[in-house]
Amino acid sequence: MKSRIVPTLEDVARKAGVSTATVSRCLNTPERVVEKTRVRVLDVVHQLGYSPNFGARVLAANQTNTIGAIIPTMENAIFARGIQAFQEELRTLGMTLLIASSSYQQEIEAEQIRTLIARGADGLLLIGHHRDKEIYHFLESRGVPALSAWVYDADTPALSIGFDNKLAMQELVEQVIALGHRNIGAISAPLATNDRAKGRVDGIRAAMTHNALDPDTLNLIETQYGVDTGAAAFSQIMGTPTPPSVVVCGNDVLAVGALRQAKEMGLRVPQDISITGFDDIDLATLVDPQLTTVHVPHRQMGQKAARMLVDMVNGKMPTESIRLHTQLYLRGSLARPAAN
Amino acid sequence: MKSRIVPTLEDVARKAGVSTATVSRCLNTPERVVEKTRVRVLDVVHQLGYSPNFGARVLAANQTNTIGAIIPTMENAIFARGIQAFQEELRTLGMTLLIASSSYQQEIEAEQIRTLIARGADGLLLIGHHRDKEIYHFLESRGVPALSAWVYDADTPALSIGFDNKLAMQELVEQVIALGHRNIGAISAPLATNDRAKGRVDGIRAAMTHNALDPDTLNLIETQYGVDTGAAAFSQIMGTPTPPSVVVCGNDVLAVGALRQAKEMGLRVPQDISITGFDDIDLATLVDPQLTTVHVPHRQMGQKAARMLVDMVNGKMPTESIRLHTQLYLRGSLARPAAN
DNA sequence: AGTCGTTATGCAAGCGCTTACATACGGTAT
DNA sequence: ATACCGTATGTAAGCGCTTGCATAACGACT
Repeated sequence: MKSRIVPTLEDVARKAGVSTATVSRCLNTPERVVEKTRVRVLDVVHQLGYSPNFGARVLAANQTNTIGAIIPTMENAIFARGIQAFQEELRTLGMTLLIASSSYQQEIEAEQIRTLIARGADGLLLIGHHRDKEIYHFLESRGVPALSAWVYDADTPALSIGFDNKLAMQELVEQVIALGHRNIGAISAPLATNDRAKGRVDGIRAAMTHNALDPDTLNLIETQYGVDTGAAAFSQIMGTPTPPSVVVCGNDVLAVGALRQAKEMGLRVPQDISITGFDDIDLATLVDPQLTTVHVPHRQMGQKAARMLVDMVNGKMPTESIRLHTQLYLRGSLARPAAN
Repeated sequence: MKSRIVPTLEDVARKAGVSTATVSRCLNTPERVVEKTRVRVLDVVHQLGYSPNFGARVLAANQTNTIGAIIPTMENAIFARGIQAFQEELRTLGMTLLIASSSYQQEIEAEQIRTLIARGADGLLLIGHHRDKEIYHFLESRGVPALSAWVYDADTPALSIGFDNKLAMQELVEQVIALGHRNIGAISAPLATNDRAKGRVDGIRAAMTHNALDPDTLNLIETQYGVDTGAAAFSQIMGTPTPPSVVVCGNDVLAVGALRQAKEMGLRVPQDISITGFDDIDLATLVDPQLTTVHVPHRQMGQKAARMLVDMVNGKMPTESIRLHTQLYLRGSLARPAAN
């Protein structure tokens, strides 16, 4: 069966009795073709079920209308939501999104970046700032603009859209300390390769310092993203000689794990132990007690990122990074520490 | 600044003192090039930071090593998890995944399918069976194999990997009825375009019929996917003259919404009202009481789908669909109805 | 030493599209 | 009528890569 005769531009041209150039124009710059011809051509396009060969188009025009995004994982509601918004907005802008995930591994990310570029991505959305200098050189040499999302750091020159992880967390912890907590525990994603996580932990320490607490006393555990890992970390923290009165978690998922574990250990939240999260995903209000957390405007971030990146692709380089604002949501999981 | 001099095959060839054909072979069929040459060429490839132009490659070789997947939304933990596994497996098989989402809309799905095909996807992963015949014709005419996931339906000829939504739900409801429930309410995603949702509701009715209950008495509400919509649907159901003793939900997210609403209305779960879910996402065990639900092996499904689809792309057409097994997880949200 | 068979490499023809440039075609203004 | 101009369409040269076929290089065998 050699039914695989995919129609080409030329087939359309022949059948419509015009040149391939005209067909191409009908598709790409219809206003440059007189109506009568255009209608006839588009009609044939339909009849034949023609759709242009992307590779050929890229090769000839050197432009793909494609944006690539590389996210650490899809199994994280936070990225999922932001990326969904990103994709919806891109769609309205006539661009297609290619997604790859790096499983939180730098080498894989680097490889995915190369892959997406090879595929002709016009622009790239990356998460966070932390990556090899070499990669940025590569991007530059290819002339592909990249935008970092989920972060805002005034000190980093690379363009980004996001929020200041450190300040946001600091704001939360200021509140925690104001309530009377002195012995603070924390659960974070691994810091080495994750500038968002690092920013948040820095925020905790900054708040401590600012309130005359020794930041070195922070009881910090690093662990992978996940409910179960959060639970395990929580029980580890509570097993130390002087367990904290509050456990500040790097994100809601870890916090929910901590919460579950607390219940399992017979601890009442927030009477015996306070727990806080970060991100304000749906889950934060579905658990009992609800999580005190930092609300992040994910959808807004995705949407704005799309517009910004498309501008960049079109040569309208924004002059500066966009800072979005987070908001502290105080809910049931945080209270004053029990009187000693 | 014309720093955008992207090296081409020819540049590499010239610098290495070989022909472009040899360079190409070094990259694609290294065993056909003698070691000495190969080393020299690959060295130059590195020096120049060469990476092949995807478009050109597609055009010439007519093969992309790319699989496309179109999912209804990324904001759904279920798809996210399965797709993450799908992508990880594809990666080990040397394929790249392109993801698009359809926002649960058929027309968008059709458009995305065309886009992915135009981009040269070698194969496609789709969710569910329900779509226009025309689309299948199109796929066939292009010779692009497609695999439907998240469903298994012996009666549909199209290849699929998944589970029998109807049977899985029926099994759950048999249990519900066995506990003594007679008046059943249900919350489902819109049925018209979602064969998985439809299968599940059919399962409810089948269990009713099987137990001599009139399936027409099922108190069913269709609503979009979401916690809030689930909550709203729940309160609507409970507002009817003879509210049910159990609300069977089409998925865990709807169930969690129902659960939240029940609490809000001062109903105790499961004493006053039982609630069940479907999918067994993390969330199911994080709420209180935990959800009775149907466990679906999402990661396994994603992984197997990847292998199956790659086989299909390589011409090794599997002869039949793969059926995965679900499992009933009985948890706190389901109990006997209150004695009347 | 000559012949033949292998294997490594080069040559060059496309793949399907876009687009600069050339040309044809009408319509105005003179 | 003639000259001129603007617009619609055609011509054809690539874009960077793969691959069938031709050729060269090299051993092994007689």
